[in-house]
Amino acid sequence: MVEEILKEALLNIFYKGYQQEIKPEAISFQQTRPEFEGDLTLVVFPFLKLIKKNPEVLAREIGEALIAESPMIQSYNVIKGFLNLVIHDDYWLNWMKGNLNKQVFNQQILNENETTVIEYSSPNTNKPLHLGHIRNNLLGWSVAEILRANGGKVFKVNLVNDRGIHICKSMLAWQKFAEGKTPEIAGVKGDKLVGEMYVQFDKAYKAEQKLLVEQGSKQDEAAKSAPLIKEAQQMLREWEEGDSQVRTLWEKMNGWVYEGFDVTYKRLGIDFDQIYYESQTYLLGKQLVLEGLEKGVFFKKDDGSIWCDLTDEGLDEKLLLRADGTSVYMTQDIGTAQLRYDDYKADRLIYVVGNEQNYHFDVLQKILRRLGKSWADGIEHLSYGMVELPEGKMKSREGTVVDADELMDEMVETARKMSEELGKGRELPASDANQLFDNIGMAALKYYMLRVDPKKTMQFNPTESIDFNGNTGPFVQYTHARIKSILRKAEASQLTWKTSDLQSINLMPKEKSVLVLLHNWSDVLLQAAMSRSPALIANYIYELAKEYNQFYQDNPILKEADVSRRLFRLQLSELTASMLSYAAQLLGIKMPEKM
RNA sequence: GGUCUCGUAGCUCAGCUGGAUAGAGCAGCAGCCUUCUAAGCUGCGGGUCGAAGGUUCGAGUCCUUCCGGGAUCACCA
Repeated sequence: MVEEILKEALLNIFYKGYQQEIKPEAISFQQTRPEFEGDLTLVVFPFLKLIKKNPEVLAREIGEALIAESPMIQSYNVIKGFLNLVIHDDYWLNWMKGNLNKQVFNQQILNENETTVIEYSSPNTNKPLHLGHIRNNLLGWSVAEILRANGGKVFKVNLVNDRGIHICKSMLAWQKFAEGKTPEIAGVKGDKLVGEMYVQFDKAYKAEQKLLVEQGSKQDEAAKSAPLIKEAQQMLREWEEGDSQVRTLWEKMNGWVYEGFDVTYKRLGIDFDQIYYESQTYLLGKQLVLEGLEKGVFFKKDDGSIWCDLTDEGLDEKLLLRADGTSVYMTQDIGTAQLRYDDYKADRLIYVVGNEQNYHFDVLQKILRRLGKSWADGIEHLSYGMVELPEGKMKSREGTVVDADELMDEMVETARKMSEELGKGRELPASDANQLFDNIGMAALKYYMLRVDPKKTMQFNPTESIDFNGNTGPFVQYTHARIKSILRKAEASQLTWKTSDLQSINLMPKEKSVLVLLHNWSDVLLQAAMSRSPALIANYIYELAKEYNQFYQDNPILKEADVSRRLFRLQLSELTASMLSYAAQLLGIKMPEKM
């Protein structure tokens, strides 16, 4: 990397020329702004405190010294306190030589021996996946891929919330209203059917409450005493006791849901190395809480409920076990964390969970520390922002929840329509065309969701937001397809460019900017891993595609008369295509050969 | 009320640990296909970076206060 080499040279210069020992991290380069000549810029202001000189004079001295010290510097210029360095073309060309014909551009820099477990998705079994889950799933999957590309072991896990009162509600409604309906009979996905049952329960429950209120009950009393909720609570108790009939129904309906989820996950292109179920972890959580109570880390209230007092850390008291001994969300999360650590002995446990749960994870980590779990320091909440619609948050009551399956269908359908309007894909056989439309629609969706900084709340407009032009997934795909088209033609006309025999040429501005971007990839990958941000990758591939398109626009490749320049341009094109393909794949986006 | 967050062009978003005159896309307008895929490229217009102070040679970026959104503080998950 240029920067490392130059840093080294600078440290030498400061030491020899000015008797100053500078810390390497004090030196930072930035890209030279396009209006000035140069590739990298060193800002000299920070050094003026140590070396009392006029900034321009110092900048010139450093520039001269760098030229003497490092052959890769071709020239320099100084504007105010900014030292702009022009890197020799040979440096970029040499870098290219070393990276030709690559399909993989990963690096093994970041914590090679570190094991990371990353949890994402975390669905409830009473509701189908929606837009919010899409962001979660894509983010988690992509961050895992990015971490893998930087080296280190990464395991993807899912935690299914498969127990609790909400599942009992769906079960009860199925018993009462479904008349034996199954996904096969109804012809719907299992998760959708169970979701419908949940809604039906809610309707019937509300009706009961209304009736009770009309008969003179107060609203809150009605909510507690309605027969349906009583039945659901009874069912939950039976579940906890292991009642075989309840368990059988529970297993059957959850099975339907999992089949449905699998379809959605597969379509989204995400996967897991392991799936945890809350029903398998909450007992361990309970046990840990009781151990904590014995150790005096927690305390018991008069009613028998167990709490953790976090007031001395600026937080509140947190309930860990109800008075009746049943567990809450926190209980099972303690168990899940322990189980996960035992399974993987991971250095880092990343939870991809919405920022509405910041408090929860803060508390979880503190509680685990109090339990003496040193690995709690490795817990990291990848807290992402909510997805909002133009009219605000999604609300199931108002029917504004955007269903994941439907959204994917719409995206692909839009891709088909757009392609047909543009007259694309006609020459393809129907099955290939369908695959292409699917590919494009999913790319549009994934890029749209991932290009935004994960931490930020993002807006999604179902009718207008998804575009196929400009800063979008299909734009990048299109760039790739165009390059591939050229390479096919080059191949057909017997041109060979897959050689490391690269002539020294003078780079033209657009050739150089594409090449420099390619060179900068490893920085981007590292940065994306450290900040857990696929958005950086998304922005990078867009930047690269745009830059390449500009180059492509007014520079002939196949028709370039100069043979060594033509060779270089073919190589540059090939490398760009490989890079786009590799980087996009970290976002779950596939690059088509044609479109 | 306590804690945490966010506020950049009409809209959606970039802006690496503070660096030069704050950038893209969409939308609008005007151009470019007898030449490698026009899902492309070029140009134009569009900003008090929520406001005011402060730190600094230098602030969209750091600190304080205020204004305006959001989240959270459940025997929900």
